[in-house]
Amino acid sequence: MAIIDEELTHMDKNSAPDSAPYHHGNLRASLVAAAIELLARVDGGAPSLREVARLAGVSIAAVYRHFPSKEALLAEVAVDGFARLNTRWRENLPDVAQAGAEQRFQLLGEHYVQFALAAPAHYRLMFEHQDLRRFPDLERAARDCFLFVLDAAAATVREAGADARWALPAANAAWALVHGYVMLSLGGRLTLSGATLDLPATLLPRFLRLPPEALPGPR
Amino acid sequence: MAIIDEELTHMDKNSAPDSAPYHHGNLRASLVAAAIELLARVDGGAPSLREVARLAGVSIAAVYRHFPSKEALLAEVAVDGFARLNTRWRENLPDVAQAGAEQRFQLLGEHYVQFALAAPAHYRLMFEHQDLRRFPDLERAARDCFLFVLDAAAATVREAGADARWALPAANAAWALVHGYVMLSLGGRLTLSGATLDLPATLLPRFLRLPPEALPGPR
DNA sequence: TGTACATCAGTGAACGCGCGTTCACTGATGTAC
DNA sequence: TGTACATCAGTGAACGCGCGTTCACTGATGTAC
Repeated sequence: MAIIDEELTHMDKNSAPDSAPYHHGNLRASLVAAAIELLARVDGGAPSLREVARLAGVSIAAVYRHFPSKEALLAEVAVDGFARLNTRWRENLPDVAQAGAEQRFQLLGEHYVQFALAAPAHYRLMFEHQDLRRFPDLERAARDCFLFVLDAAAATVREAGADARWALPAANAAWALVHGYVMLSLGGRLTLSGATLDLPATLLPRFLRLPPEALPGPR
Repeated sequence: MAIIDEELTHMDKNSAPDSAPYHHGNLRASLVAAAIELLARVDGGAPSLREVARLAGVSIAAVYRHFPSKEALLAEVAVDGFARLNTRWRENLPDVAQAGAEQRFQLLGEHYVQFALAAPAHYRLMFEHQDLRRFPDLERAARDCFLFVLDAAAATVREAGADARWALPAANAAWALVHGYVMLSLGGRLTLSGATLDLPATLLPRFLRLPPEALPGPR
């Protein structure tokens, strides 16, 4: 979010006096913004470097002043996605004191699903890099989001009076549930029975047992 | 499963008398088998037609005698994946009478996860076709698997004495949970907290609330 | 204040590559008579 | 039983394409003196 807002501001600022200066000013952010814009257009897949450069109004080679490779550009785009998700949560979720931990956890899941369904290709890209270790920024952004989920899960587990060690597996299970729901939904796999079905927004509390009361503790 | 077994048998039969006859005999199945073999080799992504033809020992153009396009070949490969999963379930799951519906449902989930983790690229491919309507065989194979899950979910819901209308959303939630778990796991996203974690094999009953007892019926 | 110059951010053209697909063809097969 | 011929399943070469990346370059910027 931050990157794009900044960039749009910059673009406004620059486009007024002279439309196409030789030095762009903030091409790095513009390239990321262009890639996100292309991801938002139908058809899915990651855009080519050439398309990104074209939309940013710049030669292809200029990209290499700011990113060592296409992969690195796309990693930055993924980072931006996780940052937006994180911001969305921080700006919209109520305090535990206000809403209670369980309801807050549910709302977190709802925002997650809405975020993903609103930008399918961008969301997919966020999970496409196979080796996170090669992109520390991406790993950090993804971990920050996961830690946010973990916090919320821990509060819910605490609220329910269960063993705190449940928090980690519960957070993973919750993430798996919403991620799986999103991926199946985007792939058109949730109508296979013939019935139209959109799982209720209350996906998490209805179907996720948190914590599993019947068991003494995590194995 | 069926396709490949047949094919291997055929290959044995043929390789004995003359090693490379002009007419292959069952090239269609061999191409599918070759694609699956390539998917099993590291590195992920869908193989190129050229690689598939090379491994099958045939010219590239020969592929077009059996499939109208690369996409159609890969759709057949996906069909084969669903067929194998279905077979695996039918051959390994106990009766409801023996194991009880809930435990059977759990075992179904375990087999699903093991299937996916044993053949990651093949599994991914099974979910990659965006428009199932263009590949009726694929849609049918996927639906058959889903209906198998739905059956098992329905039995579990029945066993618990809950409203039968819970079966469909419960089946979808269960599928979302295991699919999400598999996809995150394959993408290396389940160790983001720093802790190594493999969700227990008892993923479904521990975390999936089936049916959600607190609620009167599906919304 | 003006100028020389190092540094930075762009350009335009070209590179080699592997891809899916198509073409005109040839060799093998099986069937009618 | 032998032969003509339609049909089918392969081959080998070529097509055009878009791709990521690299090259030698030029224009703009800012700083030391």
